[in-house]
Formats: sequence, C-alpha cells, structure tokens
Amino acid sequence: MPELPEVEVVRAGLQPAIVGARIADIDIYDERSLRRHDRALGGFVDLLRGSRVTAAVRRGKFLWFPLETGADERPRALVGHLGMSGQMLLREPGTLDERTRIGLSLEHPEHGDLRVNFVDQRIFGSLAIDTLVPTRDGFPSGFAGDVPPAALIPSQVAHIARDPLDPHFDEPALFEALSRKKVGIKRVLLDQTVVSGIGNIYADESLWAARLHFERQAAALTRRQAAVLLDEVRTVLQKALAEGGTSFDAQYVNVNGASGYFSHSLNAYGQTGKPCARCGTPIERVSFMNRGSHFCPFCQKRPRAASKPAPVSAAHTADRA
DNA sequence: AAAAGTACCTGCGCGC
DNA sequence: TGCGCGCAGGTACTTT
Repeated sequence: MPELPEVEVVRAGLQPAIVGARIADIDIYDERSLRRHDRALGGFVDLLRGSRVTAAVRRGKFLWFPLETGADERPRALVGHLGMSGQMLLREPGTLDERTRIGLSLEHPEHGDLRVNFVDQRIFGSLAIDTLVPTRDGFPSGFAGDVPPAALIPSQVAHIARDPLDPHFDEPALFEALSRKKVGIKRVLLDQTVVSGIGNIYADESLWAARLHFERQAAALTRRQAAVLLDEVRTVLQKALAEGGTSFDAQYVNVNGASGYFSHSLNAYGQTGKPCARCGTPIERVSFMNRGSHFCPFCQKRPRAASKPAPVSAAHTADRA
C-alpha cells in the first residue's frame, strides 16, 4: 500500500540511477503487469528498448520517466504505478527477485550497467508507455527532485489532481470540491481526482490528527475544519517522508510495499485496541468502503444522529421536472 | 451527475 | 496437517 511518501522514496532512490541511463533491454515475465499499457501505441518492449531516460517524476502515487524522443515524435514516458504491492528494485545486472514481473536492463554513462526489477505480488500495479500531454494548469507536472519537470504529463495521469505537497497544489479547488461533496470526508481524501497521494493509512492518520470522524460529510465541514485537515494531511505526509528518507540506502532502493511502509509512528491505522495517544480510549476499527477505518471513538465523534433524508414536501416534488 | 458497487489480484492467517 | 475462506485495498470501470 505505497502512498505518496513511499512512492517518493522509490522515485528519489531511482532518480540517480535511471536519469541519463539507456534502457538496453526489457524482460517481460508477466504480461498482466502491462495492464496500463495501451497497445494501440505499439508494443511496450519495442517502444522502450534503446530509449534514454531524461527524468524521474512523481505526482501523487504515480511515477513516470520521460524518454528522449526525436523532434518529429510525440513525447512519451515510461509510467509506473505500484498498486498495492509493487516495488521497483535497483539491482546488480542479472539479478532476479522473487515475483519480478518486468525486468529492465540499464546502461548508465557513469554508474555502468544496472538492473531495475518491477516486483509485484498482487499485480495491481503496472508499467506502461504513455504519451505526454500538456498539464491542465500549465505548471510543471509534478515532483522530480531539484529541478521542476516539464509541464507535460502522461495522458493516463492527467486526471489525477496534484498532491498536497506540490507547490502548485490548488487549495481553493480542494475547498470548493469539499463544499460540494455530500459523501464522508474519508471518501474525498481517497479520491485521487480531488487530492492525490493519500491512501487508507494516511487518510486514517490525518483524520485522527484533525479529530474528525471519517464519515463526517465533507460539505458539512467548516472552512476552518477543512483547513486544519489539509494542514494535518501535509504534516502526516511530510513526517512519513522524513522517516523514509533516513532509512533509505542511496545505492539500492528496497521499499517493501507489504511491510516496509513507515509504520513506527502511526496513531490510528492498525492500532485497533491500543490506547489513543491523546486520550487513552482504545482505537476502534470498522469497515468502510470495503476497507478498514481506524479511529478514536472519543476524539473523533461520529457525525450527529445519522441524518435520515428529510421528508420531501409536495412543493419540492413539484419543483423538479 | 454524483455516488455506490465491482473487478482485478495473491498470500497470509485463521478456524475447523 | 490441510483446506477453504476472509481480508488486505488502489484504480478503473460499470451500475444506480
């Protein structure tokens, strides 16, 4: 369940090894890991073999690596999503990890030959080649390290909102969206077209920090509550990022999607039965949206008395037609 | 049009 | 000891 911080650690780790490298060869061990690849563009291997990587970019949980293309060609990129259990492991040439679905053999002008193994137990993640299109807002497409990337984004990522750590994140648009949504706030946090990078773990953590119950209707939040929540989202993500950044080996990326996410400082997620760090009340877990939601029943009060839909008056009924 | 539901996947831990 | 089952959940697609 890699979320923004975990994906960023992968991006940052891959960047020095992959930018400037030529992808000399590609091994496909499992075609299902190409689910995101649109065959209409051409074969994944044919499009990728021999290409040089020019950057390592991330928006939310999506990663992409723009490729050098001729002036007469449409710009394209190698796109990756880790899904639930994906990893991109930097290895010595010839290394094969368990459950490697796709292997990339790289030639780097300084670091020599390298191998990147796309490992994915559950195959919710995938790699693809995709065309780059202009960003909707005209700003750099995401985060790419020291230098902002071009204002180009893979077509399949264009609908994904910027993440809350992006300098061009559209705050007013988020508050606008929140005020329109009649659904529970957690649904909105997980909606990558509204705000990206947040998954189940950091959604629970942010809501705990903001003292909000996950089923609070988004539109019912005051502007102040929404602002506090956004602030807590950023704090939670940045804290996880700082933790991940310190445990990461510059030479080899080894982020394990199943157990390697930054769990030492979780206050809600996976803490069922343990005392709330603020008030001592045991953390509860309930199923919501087909996934676990963890919260403190004292600090994060349920929305008031389950709003039964107001009786529709005859006058109202007549109105819509 | 918004919101809810479902498919896609595999490994693990559980109860029997 | 083995076997079936529920669960983990990000995204895209379908249905309501």
